[in-house]
Amino acid sequence: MTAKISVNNLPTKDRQHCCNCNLNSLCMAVSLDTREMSKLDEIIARGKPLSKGHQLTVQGDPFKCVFAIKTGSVKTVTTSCNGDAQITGFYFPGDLIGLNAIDSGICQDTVSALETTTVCQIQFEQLDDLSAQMPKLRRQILKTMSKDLCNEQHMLQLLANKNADQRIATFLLRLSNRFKARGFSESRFRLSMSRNEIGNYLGITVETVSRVLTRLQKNGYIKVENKEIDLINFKALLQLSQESE
Amino acid sequence: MTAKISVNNLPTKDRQHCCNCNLNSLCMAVSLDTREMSKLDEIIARGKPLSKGHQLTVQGDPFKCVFAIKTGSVKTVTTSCNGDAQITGFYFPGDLIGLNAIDSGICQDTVSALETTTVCQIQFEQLDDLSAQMPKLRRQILKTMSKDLCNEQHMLQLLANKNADQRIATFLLRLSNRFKARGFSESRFRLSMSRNEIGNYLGITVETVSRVLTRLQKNGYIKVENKEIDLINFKALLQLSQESE
DNA sequence: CGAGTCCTTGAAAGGTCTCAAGTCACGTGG
DNA sequence: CCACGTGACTTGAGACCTTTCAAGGACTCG
Repeated sequence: MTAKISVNNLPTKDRQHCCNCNLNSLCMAVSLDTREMSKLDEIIARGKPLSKGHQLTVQGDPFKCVFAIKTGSVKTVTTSCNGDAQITGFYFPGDLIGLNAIDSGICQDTVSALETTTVCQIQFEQLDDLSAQMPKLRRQILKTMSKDLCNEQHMLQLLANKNADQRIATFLLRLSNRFKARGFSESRFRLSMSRNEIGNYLGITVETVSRVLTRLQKNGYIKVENKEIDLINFKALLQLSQESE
Repeated sequence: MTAKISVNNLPTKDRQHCCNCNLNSLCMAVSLDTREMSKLDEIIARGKPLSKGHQLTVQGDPFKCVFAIKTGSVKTVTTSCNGDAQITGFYFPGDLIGLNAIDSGICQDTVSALETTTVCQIQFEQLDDLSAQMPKLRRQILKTMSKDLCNEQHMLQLLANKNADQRIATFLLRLSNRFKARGFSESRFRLSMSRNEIGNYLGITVETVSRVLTRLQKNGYIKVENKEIDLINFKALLQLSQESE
């Protein structure tokens, strides 16, 4: 996990505030002015780093907080009554999670760290109160949820229509875009999730994930080295991901 | 399309207001007091009925309004750049649609009436302004979006894990629950969507939809008569829908 | 009442899954 | 620092489910 985020070079104390966080353009703080940002800052708690495999929330817990990922990555897992566990998302720095619990008041998924991860924690009630006074913050929360809805609709489209190759190509390109937006390399990155987790997320088996990665590598579209992925032929990947059935 | 909604018996004028609408317990107005409801009422426009096949919004249009379904039903269709059309949802009286456009400011899907449909139309900007003054309304909007997120996560689970029989069983039970919540029969209802639309929504082909319906009927779980569906053995359907792979 | 669409049913093809075995990477403890 | 063990990953072969292609029949709407 290459830590290119420049804020990591700041003294510890300064790092702890939104106004110094270089994720504030991705995060909820986007579009807030300095004073607003510091008001938001007051209701944010920063915890100790979460190590790999540890859980931020457990499905069924009462809903109190939303979380913004600062460094690292997490997965959200929903377990249905029959015991099937489904990964519903992977989240990276700047992403906000927990908003799907507002309706029921109960955490809808178990959030686990895929690697060492730090988060900002925000009491939802306080955030909601603050949003009454700050239209831009209110709008930002709505935008976040709206974007989440769109992302899930893209996943529906993927799961309903695409074959295994297209799913993997789409998955890799989407990761690439998200890393790019965070200032990381768009062509070379490390998968913090296992093949099993990728397969679960994409609705295919581990074996199929492995076979497809091998196939894409043989085609010269990508280079795979364990968890390290190089995207070599973006155009081909894009074409593959968009192909009609 | 049995119109059992008692409000239809009221004089036309009275029907046009949230306070008289018997959907207000399902819709955004839930939890608002009389004065709040009338303020909400002021920013709502009611249009002429939309006949089958006609479109409420077109994907790509600028986002201005959200809509609450009053009577009838609609589908939301997202067309990807390669031309594949994916149905992302079916909506019934009391449902609110359009919130997924907040982030981009562009309508994310084409909304088409599955039958004659009436809607309430709300300018989003006005709704947002009103929500600043009315915490309960603000919370209700968030709840709606949160519930939408959860619904889509259930769909992800369905598409990633379930076979055709389980998908259809789950689909029918979910419809049943939604009709029940609206005061309609939970065991007998009319599908306003075609087999093709069901298949598209569930990620299977028309032929498979048809075969599964026939199979469920042969098992005595349901009775199919064209668009009319009777759920006969709820227990078996529930068990089927929850089976692990 | 006729045209067109929707729905159903059958048979063959194809893609993914399952099961199985072997390889590889990584963390632990000696 | 190396050996070892465990879990993750890869690869193969056969089975199974859904799709595809095709055709007939039913329903709907002008």
